[in-house]
Amino acid sequence: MNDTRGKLIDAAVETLRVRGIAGISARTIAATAGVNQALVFYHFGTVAGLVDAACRESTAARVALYRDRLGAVGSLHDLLILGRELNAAEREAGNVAILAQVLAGAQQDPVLAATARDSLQLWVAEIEAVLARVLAGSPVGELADAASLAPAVAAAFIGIELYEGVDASAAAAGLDALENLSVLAEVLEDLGSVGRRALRTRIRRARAGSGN
Amino acid sequence: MNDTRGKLIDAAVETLRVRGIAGISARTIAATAGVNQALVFYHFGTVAGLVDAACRESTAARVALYRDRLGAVGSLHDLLILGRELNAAEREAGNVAILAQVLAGAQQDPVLAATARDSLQLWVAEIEAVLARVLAGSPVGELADAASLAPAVAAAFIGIELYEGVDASAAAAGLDALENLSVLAEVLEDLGSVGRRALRTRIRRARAGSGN
DNA sequence: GTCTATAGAGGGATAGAC
DNA sequence: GTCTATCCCTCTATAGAC
Repeated sequence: MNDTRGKLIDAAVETLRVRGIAGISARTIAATAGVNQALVFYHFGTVAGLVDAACRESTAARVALYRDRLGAVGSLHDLLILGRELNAAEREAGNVAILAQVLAGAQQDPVLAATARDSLQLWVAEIEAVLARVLAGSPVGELADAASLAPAVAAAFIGIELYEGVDASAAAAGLDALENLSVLAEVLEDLGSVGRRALRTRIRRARAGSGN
Repeated sequence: MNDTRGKLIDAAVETLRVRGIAGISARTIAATAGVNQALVFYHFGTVAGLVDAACRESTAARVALYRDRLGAVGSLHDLLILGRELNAAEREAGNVAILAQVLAGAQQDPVLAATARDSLQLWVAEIEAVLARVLAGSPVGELADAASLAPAVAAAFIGIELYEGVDASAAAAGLDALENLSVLAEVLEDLGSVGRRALRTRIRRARAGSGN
């Protein structure tokens, strides 16, 4: 709405990025925004209320920024390229870092938990739509559905983002390794009906017993 | 060493679990331990010093608890079963939750970053050893090495653990879906030399150009 | 809608008695 | 090694002037 409200939202995002969930306070946010501390309570009631609004609004803005690109993804290969770019850009902008901070705080605070769940859901919904398209043309679709896989992808993304903060090179190597594993899916596609038959046999065997 | 020191370590772990990195203080930890607040500073210098020691010691204890079981893993299937059990047990004990909290705090604090890196490394080293054994007998080993993959596995594990705190059913479904994807590796093994040839063709193509 | 001022709680850390 | 007492800071939140 008005300008101060927007400045506080932006400052909350920035403060969460720079000082983390443990360093957030009405005073630190207001100082970053360049406004009076009391305005946090006037506009948002509590500090938690401001963090809630900031997380939701900034996530919605970031997701909207990628909606078109995500909509253009037609293959696993496209998805991996976009995922890499998204990882770098979000790291730069700090939105995944913010989600990670709110997610950490959410483990003990039911209000923050709702914020984190809803914000993550914005990403999960996009990821799910893309996965549904990519998996439809692949034998891998017989193994896992997009709705189940999407939260795992989002969660893994955040875990790796956190890991990047303490060991950037290991995290980068890990992302490379995961990317390489996608070749498994491509090989299965290359093998056509032979691969598909082997896959179905395996699935039957796994469902019947120990699978080994 | 002495008893108070141990009580403070245990209390720090418990407080990190119950109140998170944002709710940690010498007073909250001392109250949980049932000792005087000033003893935090006598034994550990600062609150951060206590958190550091607590994270390192509790992680080392949890890893030691699983070392034998991890050493007995001989196949991807074994690894997935143990992974599931480990996920449930660590969730119960709260050690992954603690690592997640320290990891969140580590994004802004270089001292905590070292704590998180070293503690995670304890898990990563174990995971790497297991992966090296499992991948040696599988064509998947041609795609990714254990050293690169291990940090990604640990990071993803933590991300999913955080996700469980805000949406337990989605996180569980995600773990199931990831588990199903492991069938991809088994199918490739089933296909023997045919699969291996297809895999090598794919890798050559991927390294040469766009891979699609 | 924005400011100052302030209440009241909680926090890190230390001095000094025991 | 443990305790009390305390300093001084930061925090949330509100009252009330402008």
